[in-house]
Amino acid sequence: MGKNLVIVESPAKAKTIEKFLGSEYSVKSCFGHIRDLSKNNLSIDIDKGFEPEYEIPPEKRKVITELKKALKDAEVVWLATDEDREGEAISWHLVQALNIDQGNARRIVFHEITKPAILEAIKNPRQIDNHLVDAQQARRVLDRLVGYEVSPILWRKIKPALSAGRVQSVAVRLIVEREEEIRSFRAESSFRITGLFRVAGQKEDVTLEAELAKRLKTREEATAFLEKCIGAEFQVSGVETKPARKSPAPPFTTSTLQQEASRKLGFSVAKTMMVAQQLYESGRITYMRTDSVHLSNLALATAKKVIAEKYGDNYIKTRQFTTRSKSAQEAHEAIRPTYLEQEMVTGDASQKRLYDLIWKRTIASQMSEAILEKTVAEISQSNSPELFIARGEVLRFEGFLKVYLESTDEEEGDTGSKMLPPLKQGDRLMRQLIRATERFSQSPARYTEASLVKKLEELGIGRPSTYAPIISTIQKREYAEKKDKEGSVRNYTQITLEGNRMDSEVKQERTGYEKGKLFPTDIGTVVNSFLMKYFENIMDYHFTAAVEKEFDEIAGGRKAWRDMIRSFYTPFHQKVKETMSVSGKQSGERLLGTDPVSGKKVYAKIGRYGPIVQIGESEGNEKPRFAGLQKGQSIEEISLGQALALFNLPRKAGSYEDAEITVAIGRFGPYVRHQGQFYSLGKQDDPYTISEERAIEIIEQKRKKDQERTIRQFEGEPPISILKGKYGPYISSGGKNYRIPKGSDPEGMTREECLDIISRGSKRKK
DNA sequence: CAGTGAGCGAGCTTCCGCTTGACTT
Repeated sequence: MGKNLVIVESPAKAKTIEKFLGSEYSVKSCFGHIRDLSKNNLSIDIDKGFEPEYEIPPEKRKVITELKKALKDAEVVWLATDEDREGEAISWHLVQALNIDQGNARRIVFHEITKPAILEAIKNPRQIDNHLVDAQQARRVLDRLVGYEVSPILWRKIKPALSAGRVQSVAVRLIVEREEEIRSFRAESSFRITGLFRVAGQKEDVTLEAELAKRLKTREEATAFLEKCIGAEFQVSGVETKPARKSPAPPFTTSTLQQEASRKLGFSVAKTMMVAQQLYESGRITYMRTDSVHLSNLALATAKKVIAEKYGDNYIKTRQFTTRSKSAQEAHEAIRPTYLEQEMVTGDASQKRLYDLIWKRTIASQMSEAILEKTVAEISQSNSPELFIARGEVLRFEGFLKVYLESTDEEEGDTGSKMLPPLKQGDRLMRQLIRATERFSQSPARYTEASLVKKLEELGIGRPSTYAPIISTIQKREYAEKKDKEGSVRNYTQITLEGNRMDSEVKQERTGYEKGKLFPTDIGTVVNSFLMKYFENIMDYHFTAAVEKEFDEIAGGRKAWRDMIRSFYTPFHQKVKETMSVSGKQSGERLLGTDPVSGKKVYAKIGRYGPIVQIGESEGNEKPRFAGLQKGQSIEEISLGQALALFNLPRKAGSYEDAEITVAIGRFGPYVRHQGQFYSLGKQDDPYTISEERAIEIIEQKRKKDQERTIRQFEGEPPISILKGKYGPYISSGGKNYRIPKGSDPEGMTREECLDIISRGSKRKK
């Protein structure tokens, strides 16, 4: 056992570093934060200057015990947590929680996990930066105050178990406002004029495609223009050729990795992070939660060598990128392969694909620019001053494009690179075909998980370690949902001039189809407008950036953290109290119309368990009738007819084995009920129309499936069954499940043995 | 884990940022 104890945050890092340091050093990891405010209450003593009350959460007790044990043998403790605000605080908490003697503690930092970097760090120890720790405490306390004071207002005024926070509420706001933009968007159409020409004096099949520089507003204008083309002469009035360059994108950060994996591989941000974690733990990539585009000198040198060997010296261009984002803390390197020589890795398909993406992006970032030649030709015509433009692009040297090209969020346009035929000024052109095509302006696009992360990063909201959890939180709280949108068919006009004939036809195109986009839910919309009304400052897109500035001042020792929190908290808490008493219940209620049967009013609104429709008034003696909205329906869009249809359930679908079959929609979707048992409907089944035959089929299918997973069954009180589950056989009785101890044979177990396990199982729970 | 939804009142929910296993039915 060494005399030196080094503590880092990640166990994978600990393993690597241990190899670099001699036997005098033992390296342990603390697995991130080891203390925090208690989850169960505010844990901030406001009267004592916002004193935070920290505790060691139960899941961290084991880590603390381990570290204390390691501490006994150590003479010097090297606190090697990450070099950022959170890392500094972790070191401070370690000193506090482990009772480390300040005299024996040394704080060290390094940005790359290489032997020289670590030895250098050990040569330059420092003390814990208390100002930086204070900045972290301010961050922590602010987030707790906002989250734990605003959320309860939502429970009271909207629905229990909702949440609000500095980060998540702004993420929801982005989604809600984007939806509003889309709703108020009115597509405008214009006519795009394209022409196909033959170049005089060249072979028959040499043609030139060009587009009119200007779009024409109306059909009439377009027709008039085409008419003018009939007798017109066309010629090349100018040709300009310019060299152009394209540069590679910087290596990956967490956010850009999530975006590219989403666009190129179709991964959700959670999937990307899971696969990246696997690659990191097996030592194949560097740390995956980073905001830095920095590459180590070793990585730069290796990339150079790999590129020289694979593609040749003229493909090399070594670059060090600098981070543009102001909020970046740059405690780590960019995400890159640990060993750039390795072009491929073993593993499952996802690991291979993500690694491939990371390898290509990293290598491309160190390759030379692509050199292009762009040609623009102007075509004039005798009957109109409007110019046609033809664009061509030739790749002279592919450079980094040999390996990798970054994708964009925009839909594919029709501006692919193409070559122009040889042209010179004065060349005469024969008109083959001129076409006016009606085009529509595009509404803004809904966010994908990854494009929302991109937006949040631009606003400086959230951190690499929280992007994926934020996306999951807003969906778990049912503020937003990821879904596809069916497109619709739209008519457009196309007018074609060929020879002297002009034809107009109405064509159809699909539009508005979207896959895997984030849509706001009714609850998300209501919560957002409530928060916008009462807590505009927190909902401000610049709120985080503004408080970050103050945290920086605290970190720089120019401001006291308790003062900063006080000046935020005083008006904020006042607003909390005021909102609690002033604001009414928010249900997002919308009047849909009158029920023709009862003559009562029909509303859609948010109920205790989610969106509902209601017939009749809440006030008064008579109880209103309620029905929950179905998946895909919203308060905003549901019609009176759709709302009334929801009251047709539960309905009788027939009978089976002398018992009635009823159909209804529950919390988990549509179901058939028979003799007290529930059977879920399939995707293709409609609860409003399902036949008796189909309902019976569903019941029998479920019975058969249950039969198949049953290993043994014991009659008697209580009935017990041994079932096959995802994690092996288990015992089920009285609606509870119990594990079977290792070594028992589930086939040969007796009822008594099962009862024994059940009684022991329930004892353990107490 | 399944038919709720008013209102009463018990007790509960909730934040952001750092890190991975232990655990599951």
